[in-house]
Amino acid sequence: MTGKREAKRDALRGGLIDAATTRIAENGLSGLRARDITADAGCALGALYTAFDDLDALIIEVNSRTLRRIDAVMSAAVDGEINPGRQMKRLAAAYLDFARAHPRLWRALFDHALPEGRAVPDWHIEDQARLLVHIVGPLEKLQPALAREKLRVRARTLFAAVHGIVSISLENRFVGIPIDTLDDELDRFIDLLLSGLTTASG
Amino acid sequence: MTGKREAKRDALRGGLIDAATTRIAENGLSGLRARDITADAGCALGALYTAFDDLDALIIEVNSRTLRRIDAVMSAAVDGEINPGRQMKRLAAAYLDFARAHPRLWRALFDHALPEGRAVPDWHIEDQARLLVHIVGPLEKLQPALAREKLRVRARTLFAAVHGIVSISLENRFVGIPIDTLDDELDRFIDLLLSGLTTASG
DNA sequence: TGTACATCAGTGAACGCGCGTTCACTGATGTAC
DNA sequence: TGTACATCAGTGAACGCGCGTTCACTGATGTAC
Repeated sequence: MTGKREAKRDALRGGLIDAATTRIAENGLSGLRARDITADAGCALGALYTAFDDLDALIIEVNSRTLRRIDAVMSAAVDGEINPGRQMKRLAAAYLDFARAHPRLWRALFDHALPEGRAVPDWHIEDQARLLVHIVGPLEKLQPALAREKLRVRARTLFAAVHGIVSISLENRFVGIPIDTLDDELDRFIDLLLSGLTTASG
Repeated sequence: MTGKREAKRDALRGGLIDAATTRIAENGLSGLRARDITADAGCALGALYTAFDDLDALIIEVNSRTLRRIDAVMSAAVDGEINPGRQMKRLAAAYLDFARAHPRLWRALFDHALPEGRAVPDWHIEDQARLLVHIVGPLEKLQPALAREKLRVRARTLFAAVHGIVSISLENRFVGIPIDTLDDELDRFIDLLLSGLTTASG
C-alpha cells in the first residue's frame, strides 16, 4: 500500500486547486476565502496548509493552470494557418475570446500580487513566458531581419498592446466601447500593426 | 464669520486628500489605512467620515487628482509640436514618464475597484475621458476620413495599447524588459502604428 | 498474513490581528435678540 | 457689540466582522517482526 499517502495528497491538492479555480471564476480573486475553498473541496480548513504553503501558493497554481489554458487556446488558434498576418489576428482574437469567456480567471492573472519581497516561482514565470512564444513565430516571418533578442522584446510589446486593449475594454475603464465593436476594433488594430510590420525595418 | 465652517470643511477635505495621496504614492493602494491618513492629516479617525462618504470616495478624489496631473503632463507634451506623428510619440512618452515617476499613484487608477454594484461618479469618468481627447487631436489629422465616433473609439484603442505596454513593463509581468530599452521600444511601437495609420484607410 | 507500534496527514476550534465604520459626546461656530 | 441658546462638525473609543494561520489532537497509513 506504499504510495497511498502520496495519492491522497495529490487528490487533496487537485481538489483544492479545482475548488479555488471555481471560486475565482465565479466571484473573482478579491472575494476568495480559504474557508470557502476548503468547504467546497470537502476538507478541513487546516488541510489547505498541509497541501500548500499558504493561500498565495494555491492562487499561483490556479493562475498557472489558467496560463496553460490560454496557451492551449492560442496553439489551437494558429493551427492550420500559415500566413503570419492571419496568425497574428487569430492569436489576438483567441486571447480576447478567452478573456471574455473567463473574465475573473483572466483578471486574476494580473491582479494577484505576492506580499512585498516574495518572489514569483520560476516555473510560474515560465508559464507566462510560454504565451509569448506564439507571437514570436509569426513575428519572425514578418520581420526576418530582427535579432533573436529583439524579437522576444517586440513580441512582448505586441502582446502587451493587445492585452491593454482587451483589458481596458473588459474592465470598462475609460468610456465603454460597445461590446460588439470590440472584436472588430481589435482586428482593425492588428491590421494597423501588420501594415506597419510589413513596411518598417525593425 | 459666516462661512468659517465651510472653510474648515474644505481645509479638512484638502488635507485628507493630500495625506491619502502621499500615502498611496509611498505605499500603494493596498496598504492604505484610514487611520494613517487621518493621523497624517492631523484629525480624528471619524473626521474622515464627515468629509467623505467612505474611504472609497476619498480614493476616487485622489485618482481624479492623478488623472488631472496626467492630463496636464500630456497637454504640455504636445505643446509647440504641430506634426501629428510626433505629437503621438510625445504623448506616449509623457504617459510612460508619468507612470514611471509615480508608479503607485498611476497603478491606483487601475487597481481601485468599487464594491460590486456601486457606480463610479460621472465627474470621475469625465476625468478619465479627458485623457483620450489628447489622442483624438493628432489622430484626426492622420486619419481625416474617420467619423467622429470611430475616432473616439480608435483613440481609446491606441491609448489602451500604449497603456498595456507601459503597464506590463512597469509591473514586470511576463519576463522583464531591460528598463532602458523601454523608452526606445515604446517609440518603435508608435512608429509601427504611425506607419499603419498613414497607409490604412480606417 | 497478522499484530503492535510509529509516524504523519488531516481536523476544526481558537488565535490574533487588521481595519472600516459608528456613535455618544463636546466644543466650536452660527443665529436671534 | 454682547449674551444666551441652538446646531453641527469633529472626537476617538468601541464595535463588529472578516479571515489567514496555527496547533493540540486523532485516526489513517506505513513499518517491523
